[in-house]
Amino acid sequence: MSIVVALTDRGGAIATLDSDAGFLLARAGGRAIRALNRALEPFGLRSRHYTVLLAAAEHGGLSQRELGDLLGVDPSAVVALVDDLQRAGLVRRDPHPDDRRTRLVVLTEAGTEVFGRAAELAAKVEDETLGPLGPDERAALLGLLRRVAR
Amino acid sequence: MSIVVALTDRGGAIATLDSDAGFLLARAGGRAIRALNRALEPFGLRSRHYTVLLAAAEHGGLSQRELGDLLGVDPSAVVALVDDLQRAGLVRRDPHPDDRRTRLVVLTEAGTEVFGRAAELAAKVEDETLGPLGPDERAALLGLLRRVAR
DNA sequence: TATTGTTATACTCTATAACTATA
DNA sequence: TATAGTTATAGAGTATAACAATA
Repeated sequence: MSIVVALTDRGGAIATLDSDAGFLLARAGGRAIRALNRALEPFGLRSRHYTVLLAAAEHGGLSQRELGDLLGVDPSAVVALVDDLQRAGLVRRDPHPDDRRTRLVVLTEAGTEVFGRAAELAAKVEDETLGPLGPDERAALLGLLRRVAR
Repeated sequence: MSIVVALTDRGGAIATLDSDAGFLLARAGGRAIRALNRALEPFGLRSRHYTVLLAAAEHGGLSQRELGDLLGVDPSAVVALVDDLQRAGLVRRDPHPDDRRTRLVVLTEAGTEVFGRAAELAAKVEDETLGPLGPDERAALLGLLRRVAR
């Protein structure tokens, strides 16, 4: 007890890399993103394109504003990502029925097909990322991350 | 059961943002880094400088190569980070006793003092990042992250 | 020959401000 | 006035290659 008090009095000297949640989160996240980028290279896509496809597939048509909020990406970045995907023929920008300012990002048939194959690759990458963890531990990690990543 | 089979046959359509570990890790990590960057702004430091100070404080003198390996940062980036910290008077580059190629990064007295205060801020930021989690859950998350972030 | 540190460089990502067209 | 999308731009982060000094 007195040892701990002495250490904390020295001004946080018990801090270590291995107990720094922010560092561990950023490092693990970075590895996952890089691994997914490598896996998606044959498709000419990067992780962030994949998350756009994923969000659009999950919700079946989102405004760019909604995409940005959902993904935590700046609106100006959403424009660039959707530009890429549209140029590749994977999404369309459909007019919103009630608001002429907003454009709904919808998967094309080709986009749905590519997303399906990319999702399989992503599942493989995730399986490797979470390699050391058993099924229950993976579920526990996902549950905790969901509450932290809000 | 038949529903799940039909969905997986559609090519991974059950994938969702909320069950994508890589996405959640990257998003949570990004938030933690940004929050720490904001907190460190008064010191003229960024998260990555803080991790260098942390590693040096924890090990009491590391080569730049060791720092890069430990932090998952490219050697050329380590140079720039140590340059910044040295310019600010927070670290020294001491000669290695046995190898004239390597330079040991060591905290100065000012560096130790600043690191102590930065660590307190970092602890506050981490506390907010992990806000929704109880003590046991925080420990569980750290344990899981340690095994994934290797 | 291999390794440590360094420089230069390019590319990705993030963030901000300013603009347009609509609401 | 406020919002959705867009453009331009700057800064931070990441990655690669090439080099000097040393092992």
